[in-house]
Amino acid sequence: MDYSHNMIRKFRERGLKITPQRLAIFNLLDGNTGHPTAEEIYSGLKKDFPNLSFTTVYNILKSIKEAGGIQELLIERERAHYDPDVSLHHHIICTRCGKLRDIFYTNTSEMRLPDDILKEFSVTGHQIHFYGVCRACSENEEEEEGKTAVPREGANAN
Amino acid sequence: MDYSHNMIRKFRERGLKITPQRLAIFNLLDGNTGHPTAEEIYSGLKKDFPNLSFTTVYNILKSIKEAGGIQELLIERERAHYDPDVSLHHHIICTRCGKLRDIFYTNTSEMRLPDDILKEFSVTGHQIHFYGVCRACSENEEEEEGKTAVPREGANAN
DNA sequence: AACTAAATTGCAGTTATTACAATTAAAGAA
DNA sequence: TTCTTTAATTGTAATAACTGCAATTTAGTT
Repeated sequence: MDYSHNMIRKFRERGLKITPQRLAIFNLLDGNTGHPTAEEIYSGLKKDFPNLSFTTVYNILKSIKEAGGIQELLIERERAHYDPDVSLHHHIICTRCGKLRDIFYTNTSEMRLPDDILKEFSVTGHQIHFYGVCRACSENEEEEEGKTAVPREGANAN
Repeated sequence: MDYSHNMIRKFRERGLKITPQRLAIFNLLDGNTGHPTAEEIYSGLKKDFPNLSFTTVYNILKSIKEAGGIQELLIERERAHYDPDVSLHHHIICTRCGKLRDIFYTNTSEMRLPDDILKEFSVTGHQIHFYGVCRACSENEEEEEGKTAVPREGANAN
């Protein structure tokens, strides 16, 4: 609720109109810790907006991002994930199944960058991404290995 | 040179064959701090291998990655960049022009993750990406603004 | 030189995202 | 409330990075 009100205010400040589609996306994002993709947001609204266009979803996400209302997480090649929590935290993804979790990490040392970088860039943000394999996937893998013949050496993918 | 020899050894260990295309990619990557994309690697080899296929480039990059010879940098939506330096360092990218630089950052505190994460995931790696605007791009932008009429309020994109 | 598994090629397919022109609708003014 | 303006939404086509697969070639061994 707070999130939506905030976004409405921010959109108004920027001279952007409040449309039903925008409201619906604000509400969908409000408190959402599921790191939805554009596709998931599109599907989530499709019931209420049968004519909803993907272009609209992408446009709205772009506007929200520009207003500082979401982080676009570039953590896997295939697609972007969106996180309405723009406070300092990190993420971990399972490289097998794509499971994505927040990491609330307090011990953040100051991230003072080298002077030559600071001279060349004005820094606007950063992201810290961890990669790993989740419990479920590593257990599945063991099963698979148990069932199949001994794999050829050097033939293991990923 | 060292890099190529290392990769040859690693490929042999894994039972992978040493082909001219693979050698050429090893050599192209050796000491390369330009964070090339698959396309750039493809173009770089095209002269010497007129029949080179994109599939081959992707396949080889995948093998090198599995052998621990490159980092795949997922720092921008459009494409992956490849970095043969797999030692601990970070990256910064200009969100306007895509200029990509290494950050050799010593002050890395230990990155001790919360226990619930460690219980759920076996962590294999992490990446730290900074975003910003480079000098050249912010100077260009000033020029642009100077040339154009006063922008309508709230109408500024990006 | 012959053999065999693996690598490369060529090309078609997939999928996330973007571009653009036409239509619709929000929000301020009358 | 209606009118008007300007932005937002829609639909569809295009882009671009990457993947899948069958056919051909080749590295590395015998």
